[in-house]
Amino acid sequence: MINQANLQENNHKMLKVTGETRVTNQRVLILEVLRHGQGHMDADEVYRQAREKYPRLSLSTVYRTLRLFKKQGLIEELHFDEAHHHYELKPPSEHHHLVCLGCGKVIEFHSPLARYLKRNVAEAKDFEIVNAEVRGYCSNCRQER
Amino acid sequence: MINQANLQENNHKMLKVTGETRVTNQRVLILEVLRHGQGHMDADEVYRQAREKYPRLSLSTVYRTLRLFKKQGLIEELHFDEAHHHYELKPPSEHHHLVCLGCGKVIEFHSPLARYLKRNVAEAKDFEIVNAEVRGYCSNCRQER
DNA sequence: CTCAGTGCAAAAGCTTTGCATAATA
DNA sequence: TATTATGCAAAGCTTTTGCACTGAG
Repeated sequence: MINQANLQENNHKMLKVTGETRVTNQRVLILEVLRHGQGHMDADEVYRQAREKYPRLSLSTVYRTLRLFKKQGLIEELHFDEAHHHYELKPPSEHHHLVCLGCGKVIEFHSPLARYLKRNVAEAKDFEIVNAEVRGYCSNCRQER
Repeated sequence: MINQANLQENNHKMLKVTGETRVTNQRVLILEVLRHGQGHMDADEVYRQAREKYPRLSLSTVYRTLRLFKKQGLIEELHFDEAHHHYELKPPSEHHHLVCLGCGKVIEFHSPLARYLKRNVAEAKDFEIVNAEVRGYCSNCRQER
């Protein structure tokens, strides 16, 4: 049972928690747009959707807010085939592993790798990615060689 | 024993082979700059280096040539943290595997994944990546579930 | 000789910034 | 009330395009 007031309340909390910055209507709105979006929206898409609810919003505010959210770790800035940036709310966690072929050490890392592959690799487009294991040599093992 | 004439000759061949387009001094020069570069150069870097040898070169020609090379598969266009494109000569082959957890099918794919990870993942920066195995479900297996 | 390629300048994106005004804490 | 954030307009960058000229084939 999600209603508008709850959403606003939620967004307000997310913003409040994140830093010492102010919670403005614009920021709440932009966060809401990002939450409802299907991921990878560019600044202009956010702008246009947000303007439907608040036409006075300016594009500069969208850019400034996206930069802020990124700095706060609220969103990811992704770089695919296009020249301009795309943003989406960070997924709960997509993590993969680096496995050292020398000592077997496993390093967990977080990255929107699935999205990258689906965007950039034809063969991965119709593949439901679960996780990835990247193999190689850690710095220790490289030094010993 | 590499000399200038040989390089020019080589570049000429690479260009000649690639298509039905003309081999101009500018294209040979830009290819040479890309070959000598340390990878991931942006258009302006290519422009500045190429101008040292041929000051009349225009930036538009660089952009047009990079687009041509990309279309011909001679270079990769990469997208990292910056807003503008980067180009580099394609490596002989960096390939990885998609492994289906359902049927075990292995699909080889090519991607500058190592570079992507080194750029975007802190944990991978000091890791010498050999290959990656991406696991998930192929379209067949997804349909059967 | 022909037509693809080039240089130049102008335009077209996308993104950032300066400054006065508005709104949060 | 004291700043921070916003809106607007202008500027900044990177990239693309129109057009007349040049040069490869």
